[in-house]
This record gives sequence, C-alpha cells and structure tokens, in this order.
Amino acid sequence: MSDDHLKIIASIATTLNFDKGEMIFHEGDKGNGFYMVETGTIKVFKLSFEGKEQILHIYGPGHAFGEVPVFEGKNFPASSMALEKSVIIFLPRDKFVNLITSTPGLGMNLLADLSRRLREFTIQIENLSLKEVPARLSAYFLTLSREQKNEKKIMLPISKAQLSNLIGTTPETVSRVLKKMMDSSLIEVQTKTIVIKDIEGLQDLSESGSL
Amino acid sequence: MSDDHLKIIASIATTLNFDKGEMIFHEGDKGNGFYMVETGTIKVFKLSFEGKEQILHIYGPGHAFGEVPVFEGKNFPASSMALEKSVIIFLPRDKFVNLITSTPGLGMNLLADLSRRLREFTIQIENLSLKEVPARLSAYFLTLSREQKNEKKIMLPISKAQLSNLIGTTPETVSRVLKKMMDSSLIEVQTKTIVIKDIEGLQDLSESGSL
DNA sequence: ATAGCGCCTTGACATGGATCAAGTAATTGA
DNA sequence: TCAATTACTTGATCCATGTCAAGGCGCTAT
Repeated sequence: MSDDHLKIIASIATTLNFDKGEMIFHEGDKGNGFYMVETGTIKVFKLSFEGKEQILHIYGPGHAFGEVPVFEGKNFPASSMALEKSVIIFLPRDKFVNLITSTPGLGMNLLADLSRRLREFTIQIENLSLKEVPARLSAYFLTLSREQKNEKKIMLPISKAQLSNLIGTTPETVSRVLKKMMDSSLIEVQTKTIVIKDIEGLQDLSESGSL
Repeated sequence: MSDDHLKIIASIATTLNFDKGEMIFHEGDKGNGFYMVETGTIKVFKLSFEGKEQILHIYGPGHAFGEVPVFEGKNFPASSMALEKSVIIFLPRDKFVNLITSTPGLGMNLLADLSRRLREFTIQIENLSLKEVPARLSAYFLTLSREQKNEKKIMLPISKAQLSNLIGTTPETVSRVLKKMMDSSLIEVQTKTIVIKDIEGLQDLSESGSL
C-alpha cells in the first residue's frame, strides 16, 4: 500500500493495544472492520476440533489483515492473535468502504493485495498437499533468506513450535528434520539463528527431494 | 458478479473454445488477461515435481478465473485445463483494467469475489492440514449437497480420480473410504450418484470424526 | 452386442509423520 | 542469579495413507 494511502487510513483509524497471546478476533466473529499491524507480530490461524493449529499468516508492521469479511459482508474465516505486545490500527467497516469508493487507486491496490495473498495460499496448499516436511521447511528457510537480505544467516522470527504449526507439522518432527538437515551439512542451527551452508542443496530439497 | 457487469464484459471480450483435456494456461505463463467460463467445466491445479496433482478450483459457467496475475502484474501461480468441451470468455488485461477503473462498483464486486476465494482457500488449507481423508470427503459431499438443491441425492460433477486430487489423496484411498462410509450406513453410492442416508453422521465426520 | 480401454476397486505392503513419554536446554521473572 | 516455567529434543511406538500390483466393471465405438 502506498504511503499516501497509509496516511489517509491512519487519519481516520483508531489504534488498539494487544499483549502477547491476546486474541484480536475469533473465527466466526462478525467482520466489523479492517486491521493493520503498526508494531509487533500477529498470526492468523485455524484451530481444528481437537485443538490442533494451522497458521495461515504471520504478519509484521505494515501488513493489513481481516479484510475478507468486510468485502464479503460475512464473518471471519479464521482467528487472529498477537504473538508479542503489538499495536494494531483498526478501521471500522463503514469508514473503510467510504474510503475505497472515494479513493480511486486504493481499490486497485487492494485487489493487488488480495491477489498476492491468493498466490501465497496457492503455494501453501501446494506445499501441504504435494510436499513433505523437509521440503516445506527448506522452502520456508529460502523464503526467509529472500525476505531478510542477509542471505546466508537468517533469524527465525517465531518459535519452533509456531514454525511447526505454520508448515503443518509438530515440534518433534521439526526437531528431527532440522537434525537431518544439519547432518547433511545443509544448515547450521544456533537457537534462533540458521546459517545456510548449502543453498543449492536446500533448493533441491525444497522442490523435490527427501533427506 | 452482476448481470450488468457480465454484459459489459461480454461486449468487449473474445470467446475461446477448448476440448476436453486442453490446457487453458500453464503455471508460470504471463497473465495476459482474465477468463470466465461460459459453458463447460475447468480445473485450476498445481503439479508437483513428481507429477502429483492438487486441484485448487473446479469452475463451471459464470465463474471468473485467472485474474490474480492481472492485478499483481505477474505470472500464473497455477495451471488450468478444460475438463470437458468448454467455451471460455477472455478479456485482455488492458481492456479489463480500463473497465475496472471506469466502472465504479465493479471493483467492489471483484474485491468481494477475491475475498470469497480467500475464504475458500482458508477452508481448503484447514482441511488439508487439520482433517483426515474421511472428514475431507464428508465435507465435500456436504458442500455438494448445499450447492445442488436436491439435498439427499447428489451428483458427482467429476470423476473419482479428479475428486481424489481435489481433496488431496489418491483414488485407492477414496475408494476405501467410500466403502467404509457405506458400511457405516452414512451414504449409498451408485456410480456418479451419492445418496446421503445419515446427514448428521456425515456432519460429525466432517468436523472431527474418524470411521 | 462385444471388444477394448479407462476408471475404479481390492489386497498386500511400505513409510512418513503423529503421538506419548521422558529428559534437557533456554527464557523469564522475582 | 537462581528457581520456575516454557521451549525444545530424543526415543519408542503406532497408524493413516501412499504405493505397487492385479483384477473387475462399465462406457464407447464399431
């Protein structure tokens, strides 16, 4: 979203504070507006009947979320929680809709934003359905490596437990796969830091391979 | 999408014919426009390295698809194939963008459309990650039952092989699970027709249960 | 009709990853 | 800084589902 649009939005929005672990909205709630991360980190996730969690997104500063029900006039398809102390901008539905219709260009930006998210879901579905855990983990590290410019040394922005819920597995499996990746000299792990030792190997693994 | 918008679109679009099995676009192609099914059925899908397929959408008459790259200015994140002889409406990118910017209201409709698709993906991810095959199959039957108004007797719109790719499994597993569902008197299967005998049981199964 | 070809079913087997349980490391807060 | 809580690791076991292989059913076209 452009800076101009951000300023317009900020001027009519309210800010909300959330502590770590606090819920921002629940699946099934009426979608009453539009949210944006100002500081902190949030997750958007689904819980199964038995309490298992699948994370759909992790968003940091500048990211918008929770718009889907605004455009559809329905309720939230997933829940959201602050992963740390966070400041969230909130824009009520009616003001937001006015804004879109009165601001040409903003609509196109939103279309692009939703499209990007559809693309990401496409990849997530592909990963869950067509790839095994080692491939999903490698793909995640490669994504982090691209996002953080420090190509070889990446910082995990979330705990390994959250990571396992993001890639659709368990902490135990993540732990075991990380070990195998170290044994194969693909990476080195130090708590929250991962050093990529063999980026080609990681790329192969993320596409097809097994360990 | 409203009838008015459909008419406007039809007036500047071209129509394309596809035979069963013909590709409409390939993952990675430049997104050069926007498609809509006029007659027939199409699938949007991903292929893994090893050739395994995950179907993302199955669309019939009236459904738009392939817009994501238009808004993003990138390439297709998935491929599309006609599942039967189909007529497809195609609108080139530049004409489409003009149309959106010059037609207030259309943008909001598109936002709603993309939001609906995000919601569907959310459910698909939940299903793949948090539910087992019997739950996914039941959920699919319940969706069909809602879509087709003939509550108890539903018609499979696709082959069981395609169905297995849609719910992220194999024909063998579908076959076995269907058998178990018959043994439990949840459904009756006659080739392409499914009769729901115990809708409550199916609902339980789609949420939590195993057979 | 019936031959032939896909689609579907069934069985035997292999395996990735979940779960349960116990121990170890790392953070947090008083 | 140390205790307490939480996060992570490791091992043993189990199970759902994938894979391979063979057989049967049902369309479609001649």
